[in-house]
Amino acid sequence: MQLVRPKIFVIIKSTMLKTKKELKEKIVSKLSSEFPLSAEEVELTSTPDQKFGDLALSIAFPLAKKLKTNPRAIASRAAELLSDLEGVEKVEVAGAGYINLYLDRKKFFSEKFANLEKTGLNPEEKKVIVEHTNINPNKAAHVGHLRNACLGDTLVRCLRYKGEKVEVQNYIDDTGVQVVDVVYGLMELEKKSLTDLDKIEGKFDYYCWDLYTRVSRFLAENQQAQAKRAEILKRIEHGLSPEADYAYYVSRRILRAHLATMKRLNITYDVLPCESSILGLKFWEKAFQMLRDSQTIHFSQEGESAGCWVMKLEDEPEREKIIVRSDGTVTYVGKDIAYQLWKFGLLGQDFYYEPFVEDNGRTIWISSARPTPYDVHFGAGSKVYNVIDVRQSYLQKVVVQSLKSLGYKEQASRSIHFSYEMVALSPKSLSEINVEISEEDKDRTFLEVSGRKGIGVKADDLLDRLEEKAFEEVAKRNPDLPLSSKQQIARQIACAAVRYFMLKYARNSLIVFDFDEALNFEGETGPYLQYTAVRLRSIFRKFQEKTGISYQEILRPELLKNINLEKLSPEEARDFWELIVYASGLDEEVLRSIITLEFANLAKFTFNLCQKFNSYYHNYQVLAEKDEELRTFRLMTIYFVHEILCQALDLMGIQIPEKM
RNA sequence: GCGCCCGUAGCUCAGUUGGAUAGAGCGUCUGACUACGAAUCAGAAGGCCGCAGGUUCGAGCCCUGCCGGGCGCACCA
Repeated sequence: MQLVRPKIFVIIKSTMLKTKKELKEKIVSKLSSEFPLSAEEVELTSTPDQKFGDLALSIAFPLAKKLKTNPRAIASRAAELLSDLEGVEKVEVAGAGYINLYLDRKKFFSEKFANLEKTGLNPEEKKVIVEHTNINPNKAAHVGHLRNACLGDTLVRCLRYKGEKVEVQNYIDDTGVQVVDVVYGLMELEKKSLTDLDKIEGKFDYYCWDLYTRVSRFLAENQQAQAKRAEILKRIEHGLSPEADYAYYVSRRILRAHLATMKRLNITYDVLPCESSILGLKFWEKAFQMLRDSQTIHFSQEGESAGCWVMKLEDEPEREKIIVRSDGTVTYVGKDIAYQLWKFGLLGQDFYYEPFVEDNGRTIWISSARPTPYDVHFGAGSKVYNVIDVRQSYLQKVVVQSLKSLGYKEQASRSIHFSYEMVALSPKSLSEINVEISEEDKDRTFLEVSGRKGIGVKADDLLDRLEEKAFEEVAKRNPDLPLSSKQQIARQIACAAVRYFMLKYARNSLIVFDFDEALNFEGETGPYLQYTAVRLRSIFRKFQEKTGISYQEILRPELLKNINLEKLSPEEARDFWELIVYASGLDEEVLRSIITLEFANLAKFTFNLCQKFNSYYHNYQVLAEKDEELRTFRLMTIYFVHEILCQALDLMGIQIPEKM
């Protein structure tokens, strides 16, 4: 049975944010006559415990400092003034001077249920661009890339939830040195023709993973080979055959593999801008003129950088960043500046585009340097997020500074480097993937992922292992399910496990990857969240099976007018209320996650919600409840949680299996 | 050398602009399934929040110094 959501509930959003906003306005108007305070100073926080009420006001402390009296006295007077706040049942002074508010529960709950208005979140931008994934198309994706893509995709989902128009870009460096190395390997080491490449069966990204490490080692050991490699690079950059054809073949075939890997995680893109297009359409030449004319960069006459075009750095006046080399070629940062200008629509030109893959009726477009018949346009965002790991902070700073220096102050401030720490590997996980550790690395507690050295857990390998394990667990519990269902569920579980794992750590926290932790399905994991939702849903399924009544009929908003909270035992009233108040915090949590770019907040919120629900689930029977009024009330309570949980999981790209 | 980041329970990590009793998960130990699904729940043990000063009504959080670890600072990307 498919769980169909009644229409009226689809638009429910948790609106604690809205409640707080409204309360805050009233509080300011009631207090400002007697106390010197501004709206910014008034903040409603949650209390450490339900027994202290629902919301706390700590304005007495700053006021006491300002007025040189004691906070408790101020709090008492303020509480008097607030005694008749609408929607608030009780106001109390506690501790050293906290003002605690107790919400009118019935009003709050019925409002949240019946409120058809929009969420407290509103879009602020014309168009937001999020760039993430950006894997060099010369080898398979690994766990480090997964962190990037999971963070980026969650940001995208949260921004869209907020109402923003979002464009997802995945930049493809199809002419860079990494692709060159693989081309070098295919042409020089393996002497393969272009038609030979088609004969390479199986996972081409895995094939190139091994080849890339072989080439890297070969080039390190054979310095004389560098000249040939440099020549290949130049020919690829200028689009000359046959090298450019090899690069095209390799990058496109591996790109398709990457997209397939990301699809396993419900991650997709709108457009794939390629470096080859940036070169072909001479974006850099345009950017160069702008940088030169605005004197953002200048030609260096002396010193180590003589003959180069360099940029002065704001906070390090003694150091200069080279943008154009003395041989006239542009550095990586230079191309990145051009790309960033295009993202903001400041370059005055666009790429051409053509469809690359069709995915469920959605097209992923790829850039082209040559005219195409398609009238589509990308870029020109008002805000840009670049999801790139923390090691590139310095370069991202250079990019932002160049915008500033060009006079685009507004864009510079809306150019956000979404940085996060890298994923490293524990010695234990290294031995699991059969990587031998060099002598110098022996004593380290973790090892950085390195495509060049071939040190890394491949994304597809991890997903395969997760699916395998999930399949076993599903088969154990649901032996009668058809094979295809079991496989489908296993895929959903594997995806949830990876996505939650990548989200649960703060972005500043280095993840030392460990298979045991990543493969865990219990405790604070994605599958735990799914399991909670599955249990929740099965109550509704069973309800319909048992009674023959659609639960939509039971969950009519009108009923809320007549609910009688007095009927609940003190324990149940407490547990019910805790669940509702907590669930109502989703909007606020999403907003906070977007502002701080800390999606571990959202992950933790969802996990805590599940814990609270599971505890409730354990304590209160729904279907077996004889009292019909009480049963309906509990159904409404868990339905509310269900809605919030579905939204939260969707924001993290986690699907809910029918069974698991 | 300069810059950025991190030291919180045995392990992995949370800790809202400084605020009420420092919290989770894993692991360990003890309980709970003839079931609204035990991938769960309830409980126990486990902390000079790296060290030393300072700021104040109040510091895991802010400032200074020190110790220990990581990452940047390319005419690589």
